[in-house]
Amino acid sequence: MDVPILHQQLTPVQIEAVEHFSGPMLVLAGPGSGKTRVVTHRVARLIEKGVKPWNILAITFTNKAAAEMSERLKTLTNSQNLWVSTFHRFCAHVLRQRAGVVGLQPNFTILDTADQKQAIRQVLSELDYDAAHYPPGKILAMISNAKNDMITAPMFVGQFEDSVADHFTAVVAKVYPAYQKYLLSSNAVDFDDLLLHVVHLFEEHDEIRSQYDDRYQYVLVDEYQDTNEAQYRIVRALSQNSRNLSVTGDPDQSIYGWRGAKIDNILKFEQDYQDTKIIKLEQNFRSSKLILAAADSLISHNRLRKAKELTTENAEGEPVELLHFPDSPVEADSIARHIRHTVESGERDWLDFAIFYRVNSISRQLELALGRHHVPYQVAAGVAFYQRAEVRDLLAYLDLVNNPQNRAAFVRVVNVPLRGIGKTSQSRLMNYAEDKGLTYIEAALQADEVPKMPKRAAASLKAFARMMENFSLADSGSVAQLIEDVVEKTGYTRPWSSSQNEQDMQRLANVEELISAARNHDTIFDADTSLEGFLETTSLVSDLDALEGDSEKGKVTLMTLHAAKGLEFPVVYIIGVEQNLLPHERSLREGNPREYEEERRLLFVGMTRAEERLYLTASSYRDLHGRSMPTIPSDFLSEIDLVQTDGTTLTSDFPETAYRPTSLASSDLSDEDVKAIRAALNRPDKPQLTTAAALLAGNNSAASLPFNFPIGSSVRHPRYGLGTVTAAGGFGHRRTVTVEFEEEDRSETFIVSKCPLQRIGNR
DNA sequence: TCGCGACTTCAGGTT
DNA sequence: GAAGTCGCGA
Repeated sequence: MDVPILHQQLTPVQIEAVEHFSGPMLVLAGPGSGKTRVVTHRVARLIEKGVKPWNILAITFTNKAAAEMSERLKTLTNSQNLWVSTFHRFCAHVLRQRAGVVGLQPNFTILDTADQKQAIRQVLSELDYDAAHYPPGKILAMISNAKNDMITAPMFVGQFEDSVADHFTAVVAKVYPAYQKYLLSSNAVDFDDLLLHVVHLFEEHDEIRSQYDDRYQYVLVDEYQDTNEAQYRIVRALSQNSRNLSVTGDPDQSIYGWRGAKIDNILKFEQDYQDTKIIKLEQNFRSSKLILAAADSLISHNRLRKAKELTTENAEGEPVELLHFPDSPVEADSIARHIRHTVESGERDWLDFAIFYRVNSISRQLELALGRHHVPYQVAAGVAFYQRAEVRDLLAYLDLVNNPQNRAAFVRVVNVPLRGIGKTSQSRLMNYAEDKGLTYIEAALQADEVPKMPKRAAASLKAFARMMENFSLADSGSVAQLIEDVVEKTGYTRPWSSSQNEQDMQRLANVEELISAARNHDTIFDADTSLEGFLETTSLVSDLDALEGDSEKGKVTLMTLHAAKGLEFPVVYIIGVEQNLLPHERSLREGNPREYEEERRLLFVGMTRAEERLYLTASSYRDLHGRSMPTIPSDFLSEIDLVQTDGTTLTSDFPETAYRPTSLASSDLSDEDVKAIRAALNRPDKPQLTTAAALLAGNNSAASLPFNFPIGSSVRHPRYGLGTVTAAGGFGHRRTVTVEFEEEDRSETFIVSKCPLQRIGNR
């Protein structure tokens, strides 16, 4: 056969990996080494060589990575039958087919973190433990860790019940089995159970394992360095009959040890699978020489590591810079201004920029600053769209329709909107239901029989249960319609439907957004399973998946360092490179070298996302836990070759209209400038919340806010609501408007370029 | 039963 | 800064 066309853009080593046909293969791929390309091309080659698409299983960690690979494969192979999935999705799929074997029904519910906490609370109170004394989150973390290591409830009990373990662990030993019982009786699983159940399915029923093993002749796993024990065993179970397993990964990018990932899985791959072919991809196609060198000098300080050569033929580029700021508000403001001016100069587009940070909580100041400077941005994570109360409430209604056994969902919605069914009535009903072995809905239908149930509450419960019984996908016709029916019959949005209050309007918009997401889903999937499918999608989706790729000038992207893995941007800022933050204090506490080195890998991952420019920042004071705290620069900074700069020079003294190129070593920011920035920072204005919903709708572009507000025009302010412009003053970036708000006779003056005012209509 | 305000406690990353 | 708990009054 001739050299296939698709080899033309590949290096010899890459081709070697692509051409590998059968048997185990380990691809050790450094950052930016074209790993995804190798994987997709290999799949395309397999198909070319006659492998059926449905005999191939490609597994990634995030939905985003799965979608991306799926997309690339479609263009490469024209095959629709190729399944690229995340571990969790794959397991959900298998589990729906074999639910009965582990005691579930196929319509089981996948609980998210909030549901899980609720379930733990319920269990705690049944066991007469005070939730205040045993934080549900901590209990869950311990249970989750156990599950990641494949320690089941009985095993956990066996290990700890009678031992002299600490008190808390002993309590968990009581809660864990009760929690599992609760899940089973609710026909529900948590994230970890998805994996756990499948491992048991495969390990205890070899005929089932064998069936899936035969079905998936070729298994490919991405980011293998992040697999945990359960995932490891699933992969193993699928690679017994046919050993065509190929995994890709990079030990230097293992950053999920806290979630139970075992870096050993990739390190011992060659021992696990005899005759493994090993391919090393060390040439970087992404970053400039100086950026790669800086990242390399950092990671070479890890001792628990196999040395690796990172090379690139890219240009040398600019040095990595460390920007030092007096405090975090100035840091945020300077970055926002720098980005804005770089874009206005025509040098770059918004989408060229990404800002990474160690913890979500420090994104707030950045968001405020970007909003003030009308920089369009999107945030991965933050307060997830699907975590919002109104969205969760409605999804709980749908879930209850799909799975009437779901107790968490029942509890969530039984008194929302208020129906006069209080805590006491609820717990009477629950006791009754459990005594009689009924679902809560069934029990509610006979609320009259429940001991001590007040007449009024009983009537409400019966009405509620009858209403729930009348909801069905078949009657409504589509998921979107079903949501609309629920909203209407329950009167869910009534309290805020005609409100002018900003928060209420936001809620309403979120409900609309959910409906349109459902409509979207309706058009893609067949009607019969679509409710289940929709619910599965909503529970396995994250805000990361809502991120937009290239679209015109796009948006600046904000995310945690963890979320950044697998992505790349021309310009990257990594903020807060300070001791106790990066490395995080938890990794320093007990001098745990494994955790400490994971922090270093995390910074390494972040740095290697950058193509052309990389800025690291540190501030002398940082707002943390609600107050401004002095900081110490990160020890990691001493391990990197970089240029140090007073970060405030980034943006010092821009003229009002024209753009002045940023010379990093130019004049310093004067005290007055710092004061002016601070004054602006203390303004009571607040940019609009950016929700995943808004991102999806593509309408959060703060930059598109109108700049001129003629006297008499109607405007809206996120905090003060609707108002009318009564006066204007100043010019250029200092232009001000005075607005009279409808509420409370309030009148405020704003600097137009720094406030979140929105023009309404044409008047 | 519900809503409010005062209070405490907690704050790592993701499927 | 946010979220959950508690006690009070309507």
